[in-house]
Amino acid sequence: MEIWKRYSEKEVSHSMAHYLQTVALLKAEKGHARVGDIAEHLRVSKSGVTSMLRSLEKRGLVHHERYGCVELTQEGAGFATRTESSRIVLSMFLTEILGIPEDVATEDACMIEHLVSPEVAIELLRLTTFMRSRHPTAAKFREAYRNSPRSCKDHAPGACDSCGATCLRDSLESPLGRALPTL
Amino acid sequence: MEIWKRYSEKEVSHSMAHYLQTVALLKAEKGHARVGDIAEHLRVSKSGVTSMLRSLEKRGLVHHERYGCVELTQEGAGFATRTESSRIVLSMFLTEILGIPEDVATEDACMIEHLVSPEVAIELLRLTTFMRSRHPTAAKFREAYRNSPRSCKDHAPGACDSCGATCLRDSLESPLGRALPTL
DNA sequence: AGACGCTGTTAAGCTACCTTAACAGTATTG
DNA sequence: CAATACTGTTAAGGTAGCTTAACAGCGTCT
Repeated sequence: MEIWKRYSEKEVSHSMAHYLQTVALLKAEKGHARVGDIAEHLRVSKSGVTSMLRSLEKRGLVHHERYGCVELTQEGAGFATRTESSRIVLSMFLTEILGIPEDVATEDACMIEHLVSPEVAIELLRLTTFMRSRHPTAAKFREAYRNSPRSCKDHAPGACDSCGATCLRDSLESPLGRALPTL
Repeated sequence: MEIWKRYSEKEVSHSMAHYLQTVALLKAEKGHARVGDIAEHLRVSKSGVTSMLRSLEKRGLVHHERYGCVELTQEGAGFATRTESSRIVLSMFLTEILGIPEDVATEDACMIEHLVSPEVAIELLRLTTFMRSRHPTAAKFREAYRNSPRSCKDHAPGACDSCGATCLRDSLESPLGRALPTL
């Protein structure tokens, strides 16, 4: 299967990930998760919740009996936890290491939390932890990195370690973009 | 609007991003992009291409006349370029900085390329470029980072700079997960 | 010109995820 | 032990993005 098509084959979709996290949250906060609470928390209709719960039940991620409370299965709880941890790690990395404004970081983390592999999240956590640490090398690096150039001054091909024939930064910035060289 | 719902409000969806990139690629490679070529490249049916082109046309991202070739509008080309640049940056970062295996990195980059904000991609590029550079501080950092601990030895709350009551790494690794403390 | 073969479009149908409107089940309260 | 109020489900409908099957347009070759 083409890689790009695996998107729709993900174990859980963006919506599902948020339903699972909501159930976990409500369970932790009020001891139980009910359809109405989920609907209110996610700002969707109760009928939407009912039908999503059917899907999640079919996938074995929750238990839900008509008019009853919703329970996460072990697998469902695992997804909820991993997704939430991913988001925390991503947020931390984006704000504290990359210096992205909090609102952008929060939104980006929310968009991709369910899509990054656990190994990526784990390594991101390791990098973040090390970079924030009191380790002297880390401190020096932070200082040097803070002062590293924010713009590519020399657009000559080969001038930049990371760019090929086209300056990546330019193509990321330009609102209308230019053709990229074939990679 | 709740943040999580912005997912479906994104300017371009995952599919759209790949259609746009495909058109750009074909145009660059063969001088023109036709329905059949797009279908073959993306491994979807031609009728699927036709209907997606209708959507893209409606959004002003391509021009397409019945039985004709497909052209990107300036805006469409911009999306194609930015998405592709994002993927390149993400791939580079994941493989070279985080040391993620190439297949995982490629897949992850493909999943999130259209979801990361330009500012995130730009900062990621800056970090990657600096970390790979010959700058002596960067070299020292790479060395120290390589040797930084891969596992959390001490799970006591507060023992880790990054974790709260629960070890993030553990919850990312555990196949079934545990409840996370409320954030 | 006309028949064949390729390319592209339409039609119908499927899944996912949402909506509103109407209905059913549960719980509270007089 | 009802009437009421709340909670939850079903039904029907919409968009996105795919599928297959049937059909239409184009181009080439004799």
